[in-house]
Amino acid sequence: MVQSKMFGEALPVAFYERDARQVAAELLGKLLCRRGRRGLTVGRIVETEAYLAEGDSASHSFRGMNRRNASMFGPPGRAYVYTIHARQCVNVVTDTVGVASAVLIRALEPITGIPLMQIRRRTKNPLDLCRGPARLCEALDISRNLDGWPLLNAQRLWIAQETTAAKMPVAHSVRIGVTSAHDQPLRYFLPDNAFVSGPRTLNRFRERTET
DNA sequence: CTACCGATTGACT
DNA sequence: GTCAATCGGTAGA
Repeated sequence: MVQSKMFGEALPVAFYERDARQVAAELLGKLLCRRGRRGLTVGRIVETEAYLAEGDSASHSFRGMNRRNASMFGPPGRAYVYTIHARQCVNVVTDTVGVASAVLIRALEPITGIPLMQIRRRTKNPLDLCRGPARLCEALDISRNLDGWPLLNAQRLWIAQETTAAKMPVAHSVRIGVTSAHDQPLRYFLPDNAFVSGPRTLNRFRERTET
């Protein structure tokens, strides 16, 4: 297919069958791809957060399975889409079945289908299209319909390697917006990237690792 | 059934 | 920087 050649194959399930923290760090720089009736939209992942199965009171899985979070308990390599404040946010499910961990995608750098994103978001400013977990879902038309959707084929929703993938620095900080478990640096982002969300203070004082 | 609240956003000072 | 609108989902009566 033309599109899968342009953006590479969908990442294999083995990519997701690991600790959420490792997946969160390595998702940076990958391409989140969404094809719908109105066209193709693609963004480069620049910010993620890990939500763990054990000892993480900020995770939706912390109090067990329910109808909303069931995807977190299912197989890895699928989407977990949830609703909050009348908006949607997308995660990728990680680790193995029953280990209810996931990685929230918090921001993208718009790559493909920017005019369509501008229509969906009702703004032209590139910085406002995909900066924030609910904004990127609106730009890519990701809704609860896609909850549980497998990301393993280049069909509706998938993640691909960048064709020119290079080593890049990864910064981390505490997670944004959570009201508990503020002790672990489970947020990962590309430093100095304008499309990263969050307050400047979090993005300025950071630890770095190379990936 | 109702009450509450949040892994947010956009408008505003 | 601050703050209120937002409404689906969950919990509890």
